[in-house]
Amino acid sequence: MAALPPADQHQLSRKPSPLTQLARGPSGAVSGLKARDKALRLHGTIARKLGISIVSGRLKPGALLNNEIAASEQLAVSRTPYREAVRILAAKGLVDARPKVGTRITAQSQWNLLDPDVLDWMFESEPDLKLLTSLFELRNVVESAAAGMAAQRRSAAHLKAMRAALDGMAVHTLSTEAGQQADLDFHTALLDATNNPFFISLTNGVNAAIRTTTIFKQRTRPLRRDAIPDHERVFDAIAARQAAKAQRAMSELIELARLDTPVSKRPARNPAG
Amino acid sequence: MAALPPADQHQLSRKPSPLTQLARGPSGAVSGLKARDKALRLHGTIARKLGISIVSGRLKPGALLNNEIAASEQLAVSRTPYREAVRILAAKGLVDARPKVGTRITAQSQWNLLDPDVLDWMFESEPDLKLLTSLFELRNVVESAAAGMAAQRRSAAHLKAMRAALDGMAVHTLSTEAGQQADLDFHTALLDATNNPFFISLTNGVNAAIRTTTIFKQRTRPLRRDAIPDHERVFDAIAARQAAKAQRAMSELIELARLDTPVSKRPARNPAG
DNA sequence: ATGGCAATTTGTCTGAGTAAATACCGGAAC
DNA sequence: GTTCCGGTATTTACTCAGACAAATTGCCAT
Repeated sequence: MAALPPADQHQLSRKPSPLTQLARGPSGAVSGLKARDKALRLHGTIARKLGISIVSGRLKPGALLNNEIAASEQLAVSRTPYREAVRILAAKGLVDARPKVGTRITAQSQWNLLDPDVLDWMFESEPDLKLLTSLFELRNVVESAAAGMAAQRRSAAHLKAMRAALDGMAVHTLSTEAGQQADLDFHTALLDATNNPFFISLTNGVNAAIRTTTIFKQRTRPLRRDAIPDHERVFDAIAARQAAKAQRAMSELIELARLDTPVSKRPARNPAG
Repeated sequence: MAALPPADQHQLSRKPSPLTQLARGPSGAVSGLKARDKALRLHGTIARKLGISIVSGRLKPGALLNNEIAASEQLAVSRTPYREAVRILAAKGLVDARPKVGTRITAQSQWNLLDPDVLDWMFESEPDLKLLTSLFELRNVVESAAAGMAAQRRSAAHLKAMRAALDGMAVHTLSTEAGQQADLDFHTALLDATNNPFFISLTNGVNAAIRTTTIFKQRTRPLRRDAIPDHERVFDAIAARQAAKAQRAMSELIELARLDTPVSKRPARNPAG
């Protein structure tokens, strides 16, 4: 009777051991690119697991999680790490825990969608096209403006860092990890030049998230287009302190990046049949 | 000896009681506007306390917190809520906890500056002018773009909601709580019209934070300028589906709001004389 | 240099007890 | 009879306490 929690069937086995095995993600092989790789503990693992269930829609807003005792023993962990996981989710606005009522999944409008972890979780389960489009839309607005600001405020040091990053991209190409890092360095240096910590904070998370999809992109098919010239145009405008031109160039760069991003294979979540 | 943590001298008294008294913020009188008023527990109280210390600069990036046992008994609480507080801070990127090394305050570039709680904490301790300017800069970029998008995508329902909010502003004026709420409703409806969840998530938090400073503004001096006409201009442009005009109008609105925002009393250190 | 060992710190477990918030129920007032 | 009020019961998250495990650093001996 009663609340009928969404009840992740999961639960693994009951034995006192199995928790560790699901723990540290794709440990052995694949990963190694994500800077966010710091060997999650139990609480982090659980938060991630629940977080993905929530942002992917498997657990719906308004629904109640099982109570602490039930939920934690379903996951075969003690209450301590489970509670800490809930704290993490609550800190990101995904759930709301209160005595007597339980832990409820909040409305999407409450979520901190720009939190790096939340973004990461969204892209974990093949985000639909609509969401990706929305994210690129934001990125276009913010980072174009950032380019304009950078053109006005950049120092010689900023310029030098961007030049170095561009050279790195040229040398390694975007299909290598080093090349991707150089690309990220370029954007970081640009953001740095805006001298606005909010822009930096915002774009950091967004770019990291998009980068993970870029990895998929590189795996599935080669880049249709060489990104270097677009970056060079942005650089030139910033070097020349031409704000409007820098803004336009960045906008084009991002639009092209969006077009090169693969459409999600699974737009929604239900059809499957 | 050894690491010499920054060691909040604080500690309150040692007795087993004092924790509750510092708990629920300015409970009695002043507050009552903030929707985020849900009676913090111990972990939330501690997270807030530490969070403010961090974002205000009293605890500096790179510094180590005391270890769990010492820190928790300094605060006169058990390890459980202290650990949960650290989890909250870690979820927002403010600290990084790892075995054997301790809990370290991360570099500012790692912080989720746009997290509503973090913003709230920043404005708790008289943010300096530079920060406020940066935040308005971001808001201008984002919300102007949002206005442009809204002009293209708004439905009749969106328009109706915005109209109602504007009427509410006119009736109650911005010096009342109802008027402030109507103002917020206007922006919320506009954001809703963009149909972009990221814009909504981002601006929600930012506006809420700025609103708290607006309260101060209203207390210290009357509005220098009537905000209604500015809002009307935005509304008209959106109603007419004129994106560029809506964007410009919103940009002006925000710029004027910025000018009406009081300069922090304590920008850095200098006297008022 | 390299390997293992020890120390420190966070992480996890257990079980008990507290506090908050809802739902329920009985009684009083209308 | 109905409605409203206040207390009580129950459910749930929250806090406490203390022990043990795991991880990582740095030292030390080889």
